[in-house]
Amino acid sequence: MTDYDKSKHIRNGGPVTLADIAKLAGVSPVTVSRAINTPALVKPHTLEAIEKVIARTGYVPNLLAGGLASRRTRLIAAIVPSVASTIFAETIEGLNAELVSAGYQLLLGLSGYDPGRELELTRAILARRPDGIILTGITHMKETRAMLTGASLPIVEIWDSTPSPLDTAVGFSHAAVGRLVAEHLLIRGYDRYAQVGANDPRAVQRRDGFVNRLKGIAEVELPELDMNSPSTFRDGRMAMAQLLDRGGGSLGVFCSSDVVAHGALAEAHARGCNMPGDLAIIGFGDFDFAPHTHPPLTTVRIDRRDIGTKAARSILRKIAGDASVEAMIDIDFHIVARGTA
Amino acid sequence: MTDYDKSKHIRNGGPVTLADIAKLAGVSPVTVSRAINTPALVKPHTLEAIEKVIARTGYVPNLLAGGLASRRTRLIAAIVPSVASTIFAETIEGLNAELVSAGYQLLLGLSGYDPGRELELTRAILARRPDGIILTGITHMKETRAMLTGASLPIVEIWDSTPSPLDTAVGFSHAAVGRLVAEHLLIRGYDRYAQVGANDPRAVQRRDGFVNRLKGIAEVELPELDMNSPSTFRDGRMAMAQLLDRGGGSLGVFCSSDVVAHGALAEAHARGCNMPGDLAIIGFGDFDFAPHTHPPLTTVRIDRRDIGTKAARSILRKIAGDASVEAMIDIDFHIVARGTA
DNA sequence: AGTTACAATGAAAGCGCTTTCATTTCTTCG
DNA sequence: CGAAGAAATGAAAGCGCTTTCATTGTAACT
Repeated sequence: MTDYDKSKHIRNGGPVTLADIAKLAGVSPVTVSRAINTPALVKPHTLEAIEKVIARTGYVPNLLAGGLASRRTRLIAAIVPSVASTIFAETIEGLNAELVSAGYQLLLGLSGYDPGRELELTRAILARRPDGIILTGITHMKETRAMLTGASLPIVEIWDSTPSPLDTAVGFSHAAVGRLVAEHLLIRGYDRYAQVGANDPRAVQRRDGFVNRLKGIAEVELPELDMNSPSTFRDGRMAMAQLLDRGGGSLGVFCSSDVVAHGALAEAHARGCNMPGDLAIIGFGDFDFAPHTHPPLTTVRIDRRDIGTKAARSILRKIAGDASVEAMIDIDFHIVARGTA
Repeated sequence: MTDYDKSKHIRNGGPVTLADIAKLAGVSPVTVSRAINTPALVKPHTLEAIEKVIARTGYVPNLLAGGLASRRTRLIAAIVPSVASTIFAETIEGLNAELVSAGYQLLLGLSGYDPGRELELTRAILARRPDGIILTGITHMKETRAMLTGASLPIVEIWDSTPSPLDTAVGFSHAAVGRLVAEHLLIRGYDRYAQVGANDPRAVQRRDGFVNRLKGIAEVELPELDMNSPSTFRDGRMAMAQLLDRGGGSLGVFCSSDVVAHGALAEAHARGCNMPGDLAIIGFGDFDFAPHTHPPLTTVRIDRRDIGTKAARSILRKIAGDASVEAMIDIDFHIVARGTA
């Protein structure tokens, strides 16, 4: 029978405790603690002896105990909607890389675009006493906000822009993205305009920015899609079919992501549309395949990894007590004009 | 100045401790503990009073303290190579969903396909005393294995198959995948065969299975790609260009992932290749775009999410003390024949 | 040699919970 | 109505560390 005995002598991380190491090395526990955390404070000779014992016994410190005593867990939590949609994956990678190199660990929560789940996650996460927390977006339930501010830890909100973040925000204005795309399409001028994509808060903001910029100039068509965020290749393809079936004049389409745009592109390509003359498609995200589609996809480029990196740096600075971290850290975006618009 | 005071009265999760709740509710700390963890053991009247105080104070239990005392952290760690390559993202989502619904939390580590990093991560993770750990793949440094077995906790290795897992494995044989693909291509029969893709351990196994099955029948061409795992759309496109430039007869290509295959497909399509007559492409993963490419991509389907779900279930059973968990849990795969092979 | 300063170590308390084990309070039934 | 058993609660110890604060050892200077 498999044995995961948690009793006196066989425990997680080995049976060894800091006290054991101390005894074996002939020093007091404090000295071992110092040897591990602030080796500069212990005499080289003693240090060496302790390290030898640690290596020999395979001792792995218990960070639960350490965190409890020191009130520092070296844990940073991040809540993102999903990890399966490429959009956040790179942010997480950036975040993680930066945190790991600073000796922190990432505790990931997946909210599935659900504010209720975000609240539950926040509670569960706070119970682990992270040194900081990163949230996606700026809209949270009031209970979440209350819990967060009550916890008085560094908070970074990512992937959106706001004049009044909970603490600090790293992101950009999605409405501005929508406006920019509208203007890009307006330069050439199309008979019809459409937007297709997800209905998460940020995609909606991009859509609204797009629609508003076009207000008084053109009605924006919004094909019905029975879907939740994030949208897929398939959604894009279906939506484009719908739009093209309606017929009538040249068409400029803004897709909520490159994946959706790619699907739209596939449909357009299959029908032999003339791009970008009669049909323009603009995506969002500049995914790795964007330059290689046929024709290459015009899209909005935003450095997703950089969001993670900057968020990590901000939170680390806050933890270090640096009060000079800006409330809003802006991330650049711009249109990469390729073959589809 | 922002104030993340960790002093006596303003701490993470609020200043409140279990002892405070006890005092306010007029009971002893144990009773509060029971009210939270085993409410059935406390009288409804008392329970209600305690819950009221908890709600009023916004008390968030300290799981560090709880974990230290109970030796159960309700934390499951998972180490995956990356989260940016779609391949593992869905496994993580499956894992997470299952764990969350059982009251556990996922601690994610990203190894970047680097065994050394995996070792470091393992150490860091074990220091948090998770109740179980999930690793990607079956090849680990011997130090990692030693540390893991020494920690005596449930272990699940995912995404590969082996007769001798560290504890339990959930996955499939990549060599078998390679063989299956070879056989699929052999039925139609091509003049040339090639494999293009990543060089991570599992992609290599798939390649080897493919090559071995073709041994004595055909030499398998392996275009040079200056890249690391995971490969991209771009890699696929370049590799296909290389292969096509060499000219000479019909060609059957096995790509290490659908993303690579998609790139290869784009190049083939651009050149107006006749598929699957003169050119066959088989991907791996059955990503969401696969049915929608042009022509639709033939690929190997494997339920990535299911790997996560099954891994979670296995580890939860192990934690619950169930010794009957199989050592090897096989995951199905099969070829989805669409338009490219 | 005698102070002073600093470097190196240690003793004790405590972080916020859970775990026994003991005690009290309630039921139930002869 | 009182004994016996069950239900509800509590007291005390301890999980494995870090944090003061105190002590000792070692240089450095006059």
